[in-house]
Amino acid sequence: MLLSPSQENYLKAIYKLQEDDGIATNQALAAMVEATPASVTNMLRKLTDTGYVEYEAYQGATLTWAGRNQAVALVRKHRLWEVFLVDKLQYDWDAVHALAEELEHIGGDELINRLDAFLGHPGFDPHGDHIPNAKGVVRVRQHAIAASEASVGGTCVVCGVKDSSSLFLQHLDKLNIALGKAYTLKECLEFDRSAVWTEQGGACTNVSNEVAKNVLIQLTDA
Amino acid sequence: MLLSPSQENYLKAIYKLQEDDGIATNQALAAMVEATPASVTNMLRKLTDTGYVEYEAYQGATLTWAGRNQAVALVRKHRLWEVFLVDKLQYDWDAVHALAEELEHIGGDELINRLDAFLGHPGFDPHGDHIPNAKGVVRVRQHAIAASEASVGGTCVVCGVKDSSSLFLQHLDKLNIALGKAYTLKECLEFDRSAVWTEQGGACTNVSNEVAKNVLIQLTDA
DNA sequence: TCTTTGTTTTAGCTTAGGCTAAAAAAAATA
DNA sequence: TATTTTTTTTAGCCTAAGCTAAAACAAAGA
Repeated sequence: MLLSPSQENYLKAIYKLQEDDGIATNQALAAMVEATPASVTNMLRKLTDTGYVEYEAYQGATLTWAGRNQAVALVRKHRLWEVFLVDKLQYDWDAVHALAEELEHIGGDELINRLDAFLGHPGFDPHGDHIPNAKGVVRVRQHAIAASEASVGGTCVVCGVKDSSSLFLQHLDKLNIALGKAYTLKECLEFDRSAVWTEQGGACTNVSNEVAKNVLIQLTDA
Repeated sequence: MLLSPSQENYLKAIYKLQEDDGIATNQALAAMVEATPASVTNMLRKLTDTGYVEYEAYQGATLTWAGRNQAVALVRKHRLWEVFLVDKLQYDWDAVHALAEELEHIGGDELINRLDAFLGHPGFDPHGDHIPNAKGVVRVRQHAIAASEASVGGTCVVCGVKDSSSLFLQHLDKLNIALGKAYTLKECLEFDRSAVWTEQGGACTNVSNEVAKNVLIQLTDA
């Protein structure tokens, strides 16, 4: 059964919502695919008929096994194209999402597996997210916590972001925060819960709580 | 004005027909975009309204300057993606057309110019066709003739094909004919107008007239 | 439990891009 | 030139994917 780009976007959206919130409500789906709830109802019917979704009126949507596999394959394609755009075409990490969103609907397994090989079978995309493998196995991020959860005095390495919007990523660029960089959390200011991070080797940065909540780190305490 | 993939395909088709036959008839267009003549009439109206095509009932279609530029940009995108697929992802030259056909509708100038740079600004695609540059300048193949036009005794280098269908390209593979290879035309057999080519260094191949008509060569006579 | 509020579904409409069948125009042939 | 054939256009219909407005349902508060 062949899916249209639009249908693929719905499957991806259900997948993400199931992962994040446990449940994919009509409204949340509508927001994610940028359509009205009425259109979502419509599409969920079709995806149910084709066997990718299980759905009963008013109960939200769940992916079938076939649906999950499609969704994971799309996540894989999206992230591999992001790696291509950043590593090979030198795009900035905040500029690749929209293009990958288009590219992920092109071609089939053959293309993406060749791309994967060409890129050297990368494990992570430019935002630090795991790339599912060709068999559809998804590894989950381990030992990562939001920077806002870390305690003063700890040392850590930045390994991902929760928000990959262009706006947020550009903000991190301005703060000179990037994946792989190591920091020590010097102090936490009572007043606004912002924190002071120092980079190995010098520079201090003041990081708002809002930012810290969206930066994922791994603790490297000795 | 933003064009849909379908609209882009029409522009490309008109462009090719204008180049090859001088005129883009409704029927020829229908064959090329795989639609009915009625659908073509429909679409030509729209493209006329948006200013990419000039069209009067029963008179065939012509591209405006804006239309020509779009078409050339698409040819450029198509051919650059073909280079990517063959050079970087190791696809065979007979397997890239369909994928490039999808990829050419993705993104804008930024993406394609970065791809161009990444590939090292190639001048030709895997079938020997010139790649238009970023300014829309199209160079025309020079000094190339169909192999069927060459006279016995001449030496030449294969530099292109007229037919880039998978079927034909695979046939060339079987005959061990590839771009860049040098041959001497040993003899032409009266009976079926097939020719005997010898490769520099040895092997003889019998090439039918049908094949020779679709192989482009440059003479290298001393 | 009843009522209000918020969410989801239904009903009916729109647009893009196709299609077929019939009518009209152009081209070819007698 | 008259007739036949081919090509193009018109008219009317279809499907995918969206939309709005109203109705139905579910959840929350009184």
